Amino acid sequence: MFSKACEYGIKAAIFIATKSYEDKRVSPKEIAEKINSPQAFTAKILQSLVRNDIVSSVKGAYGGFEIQKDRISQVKLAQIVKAIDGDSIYIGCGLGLEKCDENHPCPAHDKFKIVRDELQNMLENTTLEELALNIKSGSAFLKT
Amino acid sequence: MFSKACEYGIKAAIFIATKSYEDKRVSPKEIAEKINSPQAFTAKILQSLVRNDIVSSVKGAYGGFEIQKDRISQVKLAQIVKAIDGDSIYIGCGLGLEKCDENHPCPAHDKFKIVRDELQNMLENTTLEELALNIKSGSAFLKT
DNA sequence: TATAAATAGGATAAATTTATCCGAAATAAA
DNA sequence: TTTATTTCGGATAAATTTATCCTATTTATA
Repeated sequence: MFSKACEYGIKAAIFIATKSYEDKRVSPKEIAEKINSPQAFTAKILQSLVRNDIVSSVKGAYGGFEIQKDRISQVKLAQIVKAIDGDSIYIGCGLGLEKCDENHPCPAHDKFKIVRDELQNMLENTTLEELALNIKSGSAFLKT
Repeated sequence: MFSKACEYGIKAAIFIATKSYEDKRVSPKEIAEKINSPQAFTAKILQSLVRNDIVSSVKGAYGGFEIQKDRISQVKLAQIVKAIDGDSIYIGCGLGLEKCDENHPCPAHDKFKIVRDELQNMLENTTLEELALNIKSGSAFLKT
């Protein structure tokens, strides 16, 4: 459904959020360990989250990644997905037609539309806060 | 959402179905032209559709690909997707956890479940017949 | 039986995604 | 101001997906 990069990005953002509630910054090393991802690759993905203002970074000693506490509830899953994979997953055609809309639909357009709309709706209405709280409460996990 | 191979496979199956209604067999060349896909790659995908009993092939002169008319309404989109991409798209975890279920969920498990179930339901209840009829009636298209 | 027309399938190449490595730049603290 | 620590960013490698090429095999018809 999403690329590996996007999966890592979402999990990284969730982990950073949980730590930010405790006013702690985290390193790519710690993030990669906690979400079970390759460290250097994760660091690259973190950079695109920073460029897209989803997380913020502090360079130098005692630096690391963090999210302002009051922003955690504002960040939507859709923003993270869009920053890493783009929005073709819920905008583009399910059969890959370059142009696919009501006037020139692919044969499965209406069928896909229901699913895509459901996905888009979910991504736009799910906040980092909800997901991070699932981790903090111990009712969900970032790795197996 | 699906791989290129899967998109080509779905479109190829739909095109073969429309021709099979007219008792005509089609070649990879004609298929690739009509669905706007690379011919040799499409031929490979057709082979996996054949191996999975989704379409049938007749070798030699006057051969080609076809689907028995009475099977067109029996083939579900889910079968094609499973044959080419596997079923991880609606079975696997949205965040890539190896093990993700009610007892050990990822933080977005419930959110994803709704979308995945909707997708699975759509794929299992959409037949090749419906899709092919959209093409035959001229109300949908296989390329731009 | 010979021939032409098709699919089948292996080998390989190109493109994209995933992943690693290393040095530059920034920053807090001694 | 020096040092240790940390993110940033470019270069490169590995793996996977997408795509091409060529030959073998099959089969209907002349």
